Amino acid sequence: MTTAHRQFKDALYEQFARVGKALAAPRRLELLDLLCQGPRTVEALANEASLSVANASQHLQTLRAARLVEAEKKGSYVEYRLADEEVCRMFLALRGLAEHRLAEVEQVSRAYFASRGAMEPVGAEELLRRVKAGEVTLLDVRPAEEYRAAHIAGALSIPVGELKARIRELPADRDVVAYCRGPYCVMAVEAVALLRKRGLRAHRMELSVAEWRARGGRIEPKGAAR
Amino acid sequence: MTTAHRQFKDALYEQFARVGKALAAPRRLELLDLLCQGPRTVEALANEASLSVANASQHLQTLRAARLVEAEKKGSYVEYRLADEEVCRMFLALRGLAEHRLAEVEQVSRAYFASRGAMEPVGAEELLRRVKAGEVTLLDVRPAEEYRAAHIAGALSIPVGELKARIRELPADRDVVAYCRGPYCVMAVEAVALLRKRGLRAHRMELSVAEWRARGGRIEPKGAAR
DNA sequence: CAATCATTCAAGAGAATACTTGAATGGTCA
DNA sequence: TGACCATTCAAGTATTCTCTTGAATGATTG
Repeated sequence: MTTAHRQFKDALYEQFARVGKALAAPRRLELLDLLCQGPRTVEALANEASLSVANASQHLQTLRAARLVEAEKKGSYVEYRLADEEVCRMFLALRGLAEHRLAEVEQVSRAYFASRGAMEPVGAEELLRRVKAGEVTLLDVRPAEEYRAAHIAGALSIPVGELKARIRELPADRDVVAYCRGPYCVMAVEAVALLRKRGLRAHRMELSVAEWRARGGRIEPKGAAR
Repeated sequence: MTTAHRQFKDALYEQFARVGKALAAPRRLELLDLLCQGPRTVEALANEASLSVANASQHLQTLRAARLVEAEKKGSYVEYRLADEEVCRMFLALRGLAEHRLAEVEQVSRAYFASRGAMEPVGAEELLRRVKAGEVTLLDVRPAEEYRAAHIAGALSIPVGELKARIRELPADRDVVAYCRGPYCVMAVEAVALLRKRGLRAHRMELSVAEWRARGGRIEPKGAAR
C-alpha cells in the first residue's frame, strides 16, 4: 500500500512535470510569448524567434505534447495557437515570478532599454487611468496581423514600421500612448521616440494585450481566445 | 542592433527559463508541494518524498538557485521554506494547468482513489458553503507541525494517525469535514473512512490551506507566509 | 576535545535534451 | 500530372540532468 502510494505520487508529479518541462527551455518560452500575441505559422514563429524551421517545429511539438498549444492545418501552412488562455496566464505568471525573484531580469532589461535611450515609463498608474478614461489616443504598433487577432478596445493600429508614413493619421492635439507586446518589447519604445521627434506628446504603456485583459480591460474582437 | 536585440531576448528568456527549469523535475515539484504546507528540514523533505538526503539536498539547491526557496540554519538542521507565497500560487497554477489540460492526471488519480475506496467528493460547493457558515466541525488531519505552520481559521487539529484515539474530541452531533494537503492527499480520505465507520457523518474537502487562502478564506496564524 | 549528526560536496554513470543536417511527407497550384 | 512548398521525421552529436556513492564540512553535544 505504501508502495502503491509512492507509485501514485510518482505518476502524478510526473504528469505535472510535463508542463514544467515544456516551460524549461528559453526557446519554448519565447514561442509561447509570441503565441500569446496570436496564432502563427511555424515559419513565422521560427523567423521571429531566430530558430531554424526544423528546430521550431520540434519545440512546437514538445509544447503540443504537453497540450499547451494546438496545431491546425490552414491551406499549405500549419497554424499553431495556444490551447487555452490559461496557458498565456501561466506564461505571464512565470515571467512575473522571474521578474520578482530574479534580480538578473531587471539588470538585463534595464541595460538594454537604457542603451536604446528608452525613458523610464513614469507614472504607469496615471497613464493607465488616462487610457481608461479615453483621454488619449491609444496606439497599437504591432504588426497588423496581431492587431487583427486581438487588441485593446479602442486602439488604433499603425505598425511601427509604417508609423513615419502614417503619422498624420494621429490627432495632433491629443497625447498618444503606444503599446506593443509587453514590457520587454521595443516596438513601442521606437514608436514613442519617433513620435516625440515629430513633436507629439507620446508615452509608452508596458502592458501587452494579454496583460491588459488579465487586469480586466476590454479587448476586441470580443471573442478573442487569448 | 538586430544582434543586440537577439542577445537581449536570449538573455531574458534564459532568465525566465531558470524558473521553468526548476519546475521541470517531478521530484522538485513534490518538494515544492510539501513546502507549500510549511517549512521543513532537508531530512524531513527527503523522507516524505522518498528521496535520499543527498538527492533531496541537491534538488533543494536547484530550487534555491532559481530563488524559489530559501534555506535557514536552525540549530543543527537546515530549514527550507518557500521564498515567497507567489511560489505556492505558481505551483498551484501549474498543477491546475496540468489537471485541466492533461487527461492523464484525472485517470491516474481516479484509479488510485477508487482503489482506496474513496467516494467522489460530491457537492463541493455546498460543502464549502457549510464550512464557511460554520455549520460543521472542520478537521485538519495533517501532522501537528503543519497545522502549527498554517491552518484554516477555526479548524481543529487531529492528525490522522491519532484520530482513532482522539475521536471523542469531536462533537457527535455535528457533521465533520476533514481536509489535508489538497486533492491528491489521502489523509483526509482515510480520516473520513474511519469516522464513518464509527458512525459519524464525515466528508472530505479537497482544498489545501493554500487553496483555501487563494480563494479568499481566512487562515491562522494570520501572519503565516504561505 | 572528541564524537555525532545533518547537510553539502565531488565525481561518475546513465538518461534525457537541444540543435543540426538532410531526407521524407503530403499538401497546393500551375 | 508534376513541381513546389511548408512542415515533419530521422539520425547523430554535444550538452545538460538526475541519481548514486562515498567523502568532507561544520556545528552541536556529551
